[in-house]
Amino acid sequence: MPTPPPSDRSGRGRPRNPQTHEAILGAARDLLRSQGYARFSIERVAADAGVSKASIYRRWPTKGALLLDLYMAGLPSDAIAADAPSLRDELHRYLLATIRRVNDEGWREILRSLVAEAQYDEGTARLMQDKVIRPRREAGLRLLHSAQRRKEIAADGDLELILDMLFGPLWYRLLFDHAPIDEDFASRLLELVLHALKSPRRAKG
Amino acid sequence: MPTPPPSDRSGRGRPRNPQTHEAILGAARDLLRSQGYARFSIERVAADAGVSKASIYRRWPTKGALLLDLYMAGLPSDAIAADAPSLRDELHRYLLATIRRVNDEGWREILRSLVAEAQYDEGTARLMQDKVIRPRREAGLRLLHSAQRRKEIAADGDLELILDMLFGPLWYRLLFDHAPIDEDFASRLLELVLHALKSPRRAKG
Amino acid sequence: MPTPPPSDRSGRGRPRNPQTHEAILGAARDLLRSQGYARFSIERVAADAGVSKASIYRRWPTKGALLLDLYMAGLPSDAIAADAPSLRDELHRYLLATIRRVNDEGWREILRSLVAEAQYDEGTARLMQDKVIRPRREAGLRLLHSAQRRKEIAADGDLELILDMLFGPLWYRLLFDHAPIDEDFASRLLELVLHALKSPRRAKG
Amino acid sequence: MPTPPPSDRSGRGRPRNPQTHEAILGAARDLLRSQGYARFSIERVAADAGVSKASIYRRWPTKGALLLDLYMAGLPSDAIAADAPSLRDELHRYLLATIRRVNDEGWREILRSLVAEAQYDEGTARLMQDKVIRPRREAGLRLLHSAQRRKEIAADGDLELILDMLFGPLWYRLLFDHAPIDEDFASRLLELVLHALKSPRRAKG
DNA sequence: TAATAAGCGAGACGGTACGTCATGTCTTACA
DNA sequence: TGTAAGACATGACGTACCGTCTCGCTTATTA
Repeated sequence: MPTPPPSDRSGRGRPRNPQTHEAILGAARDLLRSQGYARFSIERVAADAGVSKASIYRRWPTKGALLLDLYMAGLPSDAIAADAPSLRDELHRYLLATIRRVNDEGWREILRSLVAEAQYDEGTARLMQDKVIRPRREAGLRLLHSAQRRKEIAADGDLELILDMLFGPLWYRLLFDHAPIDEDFASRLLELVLHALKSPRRAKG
Repeated sequence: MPTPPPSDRSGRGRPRNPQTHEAILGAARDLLRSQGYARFSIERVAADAGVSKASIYRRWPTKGALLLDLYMAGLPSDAIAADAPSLRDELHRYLLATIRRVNDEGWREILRSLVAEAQYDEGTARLMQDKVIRPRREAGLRLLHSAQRRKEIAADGDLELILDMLFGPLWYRLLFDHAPIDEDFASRLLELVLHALKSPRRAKG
Repeated sequence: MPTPPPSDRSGRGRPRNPQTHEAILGAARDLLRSQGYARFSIERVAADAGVSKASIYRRWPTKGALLLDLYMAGLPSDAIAADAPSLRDELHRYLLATIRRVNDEGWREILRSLVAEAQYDEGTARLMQDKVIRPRREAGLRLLHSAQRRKEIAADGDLELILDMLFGPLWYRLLFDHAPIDEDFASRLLELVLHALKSPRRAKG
Repeated sequence: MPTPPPSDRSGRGRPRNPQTHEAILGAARDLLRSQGYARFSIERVAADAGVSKASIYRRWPTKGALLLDLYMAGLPSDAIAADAPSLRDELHRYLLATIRRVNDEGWREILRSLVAEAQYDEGTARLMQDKVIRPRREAGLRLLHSAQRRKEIAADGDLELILDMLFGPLWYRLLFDHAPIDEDFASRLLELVLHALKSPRRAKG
């Protein structure tokens, strides 16, 4: 359930047309996929969806918020599961799912757009933080903690850094496109992450 | 002197005013630092520099090219040195220099802006690739190779992935700001990278 | 010379295209004539003239200012001449000219639009005062004064009121359309005005 | 009782709430007085009255109709009385009453708004004609006729023009604000009108 | 006493226009 | 002949109203 059309006061007034909602998201998604972020504008989305601009602004205050809902709507339930029995298997599953999604041009464009938008809209940056970055990290952290409890990994690992090491390279390749994000990359990255979990933790400072 | 004011045909016509060049770069830098990428526009830069827009377009074909020159102008010679005697020392030195720069608000804004711009301008993406991403990776690669030759590290490491692991987390923290990029982060990241170099390389696929 | 295209700083930069100027005025005039004030918008004028909105706003700050230039451009030199030899003849000539113009649908629409616009834009109200109302009254006043000097009329007439009596009924019929503004009306109005000039001036208060 | 809330089909359905009616008129009046015609919108009136837009449109088909009701509601019984014993006294009374009303900012704004609205809404123009312009003229005409019957004035005066001369200057000063509408103006205008009634009627054409 | 018919506030909806801003190109005068 | 100012077409921005339309109620009248 990604984004329930949020009406402030309960059943007052004419209810929002869910088709309008879908038409906007659909048009936005198509536009992004076909033309890229450069040609993505509220104006075009409204025209393509056969909807007034006001109907978009009524639902999403900024372009970033709309992009984020595109992201949320496309998110299946393949987030990292904290209670998975095996750390390796769960991370592997997660990486494969991520790779599949990230190699879809539409999805890739959504992520790139969100990053771009977050660089100049403070609100989008916050949203991105709250809805994309932090949730993934928290799920990852829970998974690592449960692996620690199971003694699958050492208790003293630098987990925050491990997460940077897991997600950082993904974003890095996604944004700069210097190398493919494929299964081979996933496997090697996984091994490195797991190996890193065996690294002795250095004293702080 | 990263970018010499390039005049196409040599001594023909009115010579470019080097002050104009500097005024533009200066105004761009100030604007970026004070207002951020959101308020950064060729229009504003021209106005602030007291220069016509055409004078900017004559020198830089796109906003991204201008941003990139801002980046180049600010780049001292602290790139990774391929011939450094110690891998650890050289990487440490590089990371500390990077951290210092990246914590300057102006510089940070330049990098964020470049990333944003690269997401919708194909040309900027290429420039970014050629002038920022690849050079750093190549220098890193040369350093790693020389360390291999010195047997400081194993000969069969997955060096590309090592570089993702070195640069990825830096960009990740820079763009999403979920955690500081400080000396502690640098040290820990360095240890992880060095530790990873000891990881046995998995068979491909 | 109704409205010289005003450029602030002298000959710097690309000069304004006089054809653009004319295209805007032409499109505005046509639109007003064909669709009336109700459908008159800067948006439409720009589209019809094949010109950008900015090019209109560069020249005229408000819709009212544009309308006023339409008025000015259409104004021939048939204003009241202060030095005419005969009051009756000059007023008659002026009234006939006015009638002719006012019975042109385009011109009528310009005047109605100006009145409407002046009711909600303070600036247009002032412009209208300065460029339409006052000049006509001042010319009328000068004519009446010169008639007084010639002893064509009494020296103690209530000239301001005479002017209200001359112009008031014209606007009244123009705006509310309850009766035609034709030559008969002009002649009768003229007689009444001239007759009124013979009225003994009442003591004030 | 100027405008009885008109329900089409007799007593079917829930009767209209008279408080809603009053709230709308009140809010409209206040808004007009405080912000002027420029900021007068159905949207604002509805919001200020705490009423839905539909409730306004149910009662008044256009903005002009609402404005006209504001006018009607404010109209006391000081219209010109056809059967007054003295033309001069009745006109004087009428002018003084008019002056008083017209110098009230709220009332002035209603009249200006009606004029503006009538310039682009055909329906409002007709309403204005039927409810404002013609009634006043007809009452004036009846008064003049009865004065003729009493031989107070000549039988062959150009009465239509006399009415233009009476009302025209009032609207003219009201709309363009070039001079005050005060008691002095009223007295002088009255004298001129009465004087004009003694003017020999010119042959037509 | 139930059905029916309107009234009502809230608010969604497709439109249209507003006035501003930025883009990248162009035209002219000036050096 | 190149530089510089600024006009230009294009097109997006976010806001405000327009008049219409649901929606879930409430309030009368009529059957």
